Amino acid sequence: MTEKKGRGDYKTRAYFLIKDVLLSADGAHLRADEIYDILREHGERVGLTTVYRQLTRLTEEGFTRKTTTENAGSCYSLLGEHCSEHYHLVCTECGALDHLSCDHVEEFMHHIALRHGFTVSPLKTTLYGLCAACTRKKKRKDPQ
Amino acid sequence: MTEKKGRGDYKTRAYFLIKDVLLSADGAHLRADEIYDILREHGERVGLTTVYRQLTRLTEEGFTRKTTTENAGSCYSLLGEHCSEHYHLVCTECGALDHLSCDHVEEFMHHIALRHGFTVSPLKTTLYGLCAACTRKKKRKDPQ
DNA sequence: ATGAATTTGAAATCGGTTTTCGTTTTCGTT
DNA sequence: AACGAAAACGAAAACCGATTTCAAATTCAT
Repeated sequence: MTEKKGRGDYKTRAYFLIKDVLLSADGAHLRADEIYDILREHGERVGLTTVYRQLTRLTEEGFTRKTTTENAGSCYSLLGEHCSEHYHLVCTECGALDHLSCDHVEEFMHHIALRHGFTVSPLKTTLYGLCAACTRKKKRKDPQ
Repeated sequence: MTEKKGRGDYKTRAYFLIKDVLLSADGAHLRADEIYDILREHGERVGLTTVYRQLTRLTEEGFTRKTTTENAGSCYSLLGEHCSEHYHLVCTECGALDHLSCDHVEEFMHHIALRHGFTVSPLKTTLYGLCAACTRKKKRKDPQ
């Protein structure tokens, strides 16, 4: 008598392929359709539906992190060793996603914990605003 | 010769109606369709399209704040006096919502702008984590 | 190798939001 | 008060990311 099989127990080809894409992405944030494109470029025929399903699974497993952007769709990124230490920056203009690892930021969050009693979770927090490029664009257009 | 009219300059009936709904909502977060429903219940026939347009306008004006949720759609809520200067803190444990008014905030944003090129918008950013009470609770349970 | 359970993927569908475009409203000017 | 240009309206269609459907293919314990 072996354990009963549950949903999400078959290690399928698509599962490994998508995991590999994320592993070789060097921590980058990828949308489902981007992963889909990368696979196609490599000659792998995996449906977009499957990419979505496997990403959901990988996120449930804690392997990836899902980040919801304002305009564009959701992004998925590898959940590495140090992910609990950095924040995500999302540009509300172009959807660009960046990491923010910075002692100064750490210090600020520490201050919030110490003086305001609130423990900010980098894993769940995304800072929204304008990326460097879009900030420049806006300044050129509207130089106060 | 008067000033040239721009887009968003006509004070329309819908504009005031939607503003009123938000003003009487006591700071609550409402989706566009919820506002649409409330208006209909009051016998006001305003199209959903218009609700979306006015909410966009009100957000641009800084009257409301748009919050993108993970599953459901976007929410809009009234923006108080000093909202452009402070962040919202939301406890992932108990859902408590708090304001973060702190001198360090400005310095923090300035640093990110200067050193990381990213212009953080407090209006669009919510910091997630544990509120003071829940932090205490957790520490009591799991004192490393 | 067999077969039951799971996964796949193309197409259909969904839900929130935006666009389109002819009509209506607003508001400065007569 | 009426005119007319500019802006807003709103119903329908389009859009777009994501999910559901379901028959066919794959996985994996036996």
